[in-house]
Amino acid sequence: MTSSCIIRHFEHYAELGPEEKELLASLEKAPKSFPKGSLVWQQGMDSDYFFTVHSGWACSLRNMENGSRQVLDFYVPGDVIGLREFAFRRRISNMMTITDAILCPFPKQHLTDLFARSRLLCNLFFMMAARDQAILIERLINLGRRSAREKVAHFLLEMAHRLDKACADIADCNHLPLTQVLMADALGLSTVHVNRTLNELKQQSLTASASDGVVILDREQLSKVAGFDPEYLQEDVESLLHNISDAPTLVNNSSGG
Amino acid sequence: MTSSCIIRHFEHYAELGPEEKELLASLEKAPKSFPKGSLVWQQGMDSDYFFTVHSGWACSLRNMENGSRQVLDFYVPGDVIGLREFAFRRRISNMMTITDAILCPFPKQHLTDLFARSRLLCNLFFMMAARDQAILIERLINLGRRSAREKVAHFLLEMAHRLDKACADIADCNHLPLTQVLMADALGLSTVHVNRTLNELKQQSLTASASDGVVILDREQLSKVAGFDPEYLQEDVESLLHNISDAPTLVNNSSGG
DNA sequence: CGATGGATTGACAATATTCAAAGACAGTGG
DNA sequence: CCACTGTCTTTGAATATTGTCAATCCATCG
Repeated sequence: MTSSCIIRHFEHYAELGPEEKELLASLEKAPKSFPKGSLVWQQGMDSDYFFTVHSGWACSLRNMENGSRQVLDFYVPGDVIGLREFAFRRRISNMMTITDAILCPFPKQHLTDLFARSRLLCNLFFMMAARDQAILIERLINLGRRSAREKVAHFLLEMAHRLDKACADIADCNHLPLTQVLMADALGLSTVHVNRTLNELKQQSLTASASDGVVILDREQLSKVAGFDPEYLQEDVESLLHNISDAPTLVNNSSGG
Repeated sequence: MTSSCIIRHFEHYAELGPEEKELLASLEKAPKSFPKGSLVWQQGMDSDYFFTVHSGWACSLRNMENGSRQVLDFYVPGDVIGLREFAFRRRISNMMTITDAILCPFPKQHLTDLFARSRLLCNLFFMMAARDQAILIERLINLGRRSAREKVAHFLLEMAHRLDKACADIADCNHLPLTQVLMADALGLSTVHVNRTLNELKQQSLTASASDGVVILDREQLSKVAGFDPEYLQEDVESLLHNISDAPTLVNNSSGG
């Protein structure tokens, strides 16, 4: 089918040598198709695969004993999902598609191998893990110290920015396929309150609703409402690459010198 | 002074070869002493160093425009702090000591070098980054979908468990040097409400207060209150090591085979 | 001893939740 | 083309939870 989506993703950050491409390609099994609402994995299962998101959206979530749930993060095309489970034998959260999606699995145990073979890829993976953390802490701030209005606004903007970077070419980045229920569970609010908050924003023409989700109309104004600063989404690939080429060469990989 | 605290930390996870010890030791500058309340680093500064916590507690936090703040995580002896900043040129949050503390700095740019030289250390660092994420998502769930009572209880238990693993030998792990203000800022609550919640717990003899913090009296009962499950704190080092020894040897590092 | 940082309290207000019911909309099958 | 179904959205009223303000208390420290 489509050629390796993992390669496409990493090329987004740095130029890859032929060996690196080969390495990445070898990790990737056939892309797998998941209809909307599929459980990609479930808490407690063996964490044996990572995935890249080729198309569609997914989210990780945790079901609580009392029936409520917390959505931890959403994933858009280009994202790598599951790195968080590297430290654990079993999955620590559920992963669900929220639109029809195509995901590209690759086995977790090969990551260790890859780390040894390509310094560049190793560093890029580490960078992605760090970025994931940055996103999580911003979500933490969102949950802890912002009003419902700010929460909704900030969240929408984050997702739009992530779309910008990942797939400005193939999608309308102001159009987010999110139900109010999902947003509520992500923001720690009730559905009813998300609805009311969203309606406020609509009345000010900052957002609108589409048949299958939310639409951002006015990013600038919305940024003011949210106090949004996209800095935490901008990785510093440049100095990473610089560090890599500075370090003594011990491994026989390419990636110029 | 003290011999390398980084080595001590990593030996907690796996047996290190002499080369790995050397590598780690070379990273570490002289341990540095910080009085209680020091700003170790500030948002926006160059993120050029990581630290291990040798003694004392620290926390990362973000100051909000409206004067409030969000504490992101606390760090206890043995923790590595700053991995999150790997992807970024500038620090994305503040780091502050909350007791007198000794931290061991090591330069960020050497991490890349280290990744190339020791497969074991590379994987362990990656594992720690994944664990950090696990802690963050648990804090997320805490903020999003638990009552004040559950928040406080869950948080106290997490910190106690982390102390258990890190320094059961040198400290009373039920004794946490946390003010109510800090807890409030970590849990997204007001100080007043933390106080009331804590008083409830005290009246049920689940916790008590000491001159310099909180004391956990009854972990079992508190776990019930919180719905606490420590699984997310247990890394699976064993299968990680297994994966490492399975992977083909390309790098000239030790760590048996 | 006064100064400081933290803990505690009460009264009141704001914010968000719950419950329950109805409306909108797309997809399905007759 | 229409009724039927399921999912998502919208609304109102009552309630619960948590926040704010302001004052007091308490211990520690120089």
